[in-house]
Amino acid sequence: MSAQKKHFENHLSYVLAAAHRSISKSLSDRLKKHGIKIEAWRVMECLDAGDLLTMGQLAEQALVNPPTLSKLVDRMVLDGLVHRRVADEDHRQVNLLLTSLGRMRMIQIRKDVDDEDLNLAAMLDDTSMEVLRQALAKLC
Amino acid sequence: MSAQKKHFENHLSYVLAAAHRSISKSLSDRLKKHGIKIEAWRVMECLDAGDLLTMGQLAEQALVNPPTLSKLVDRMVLDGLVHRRVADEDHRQVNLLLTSLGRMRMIQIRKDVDDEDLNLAAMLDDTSMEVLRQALAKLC
DNA sequence: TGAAACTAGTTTCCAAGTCAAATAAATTGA
DNA sequence: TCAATTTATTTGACTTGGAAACTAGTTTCA
Repeated sequence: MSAQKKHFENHLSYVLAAAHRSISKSLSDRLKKHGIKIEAWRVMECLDAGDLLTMGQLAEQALVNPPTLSKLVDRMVLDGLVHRRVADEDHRQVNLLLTSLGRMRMIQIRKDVDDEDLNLAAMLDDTSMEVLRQALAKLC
Repeated sequence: MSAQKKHFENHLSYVLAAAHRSISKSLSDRLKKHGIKIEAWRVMECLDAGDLLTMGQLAEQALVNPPTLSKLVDRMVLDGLVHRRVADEDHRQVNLLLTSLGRMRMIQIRKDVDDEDLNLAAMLDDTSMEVLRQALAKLC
């Protein structure tokens, strides 16, 4: 028998990539009916959280690189979900704002994301879920 | 104070995406000096594990979509790391094989990946690491 | 002051990824 | 037996994402 154990299966980076792939596939499938990407939803949630955010802060929180965010925001502006405003204090900065349409859409989408998350939670017991959350947070 | 808690920070999909982003960034930075991507390394490890694999099996194990794998393999063939062979039993299938250059390069790269993984492991205690691994595996 | 250095955001350009269709081999069953 | 169907992989058109260059506004400090 020639098969040896795959070396990489022990690596955290591998199991993490596998879980991320599987989970973000099922989530993005679910968001397809809203015609939106996970990243766009995260942008909207960030904006809704209350603070006035610059593109840079938003890129960091929504987990996208600045050029990608710029292009994503172009599309979102076109769709009427958000709008740009040059910041008062520093005119290099741009603040992004959620439109009321954007807020409405976000709330609808949120239902599906919450639901998807419940499915995931059901796959684990509460304590491993908590350990998982904490461990992932530490790794960032 | 206008700031409310960001809604998505509680979502598993978010913490998972954040951890994945951070970890795969540091790993791919480290692999830059080898001029290789994480996926290509995973392909080589799969091949080295011993079984004769088809493109389909490989795509699944290395966590890439079939068309992406096809193109990645084109480049790897060009670089002399692997070669294709039509499968004996079923001529639709293609078996991918590691060249000796590929095997050599893989072993060098593996050192860096192992090292990176040790860094990660150092951020967590052994039990949370084990819970993390098991939980991630369950989620796939 | 004001030139040099720095920073935020966008744009450009190219490599890489995706979806759907094409190709080619195997299997089914009338 | 061989046409129809199914399966494995690749291809091609199109889209996306990232590095580096660019633009414009701010800060520094001589």
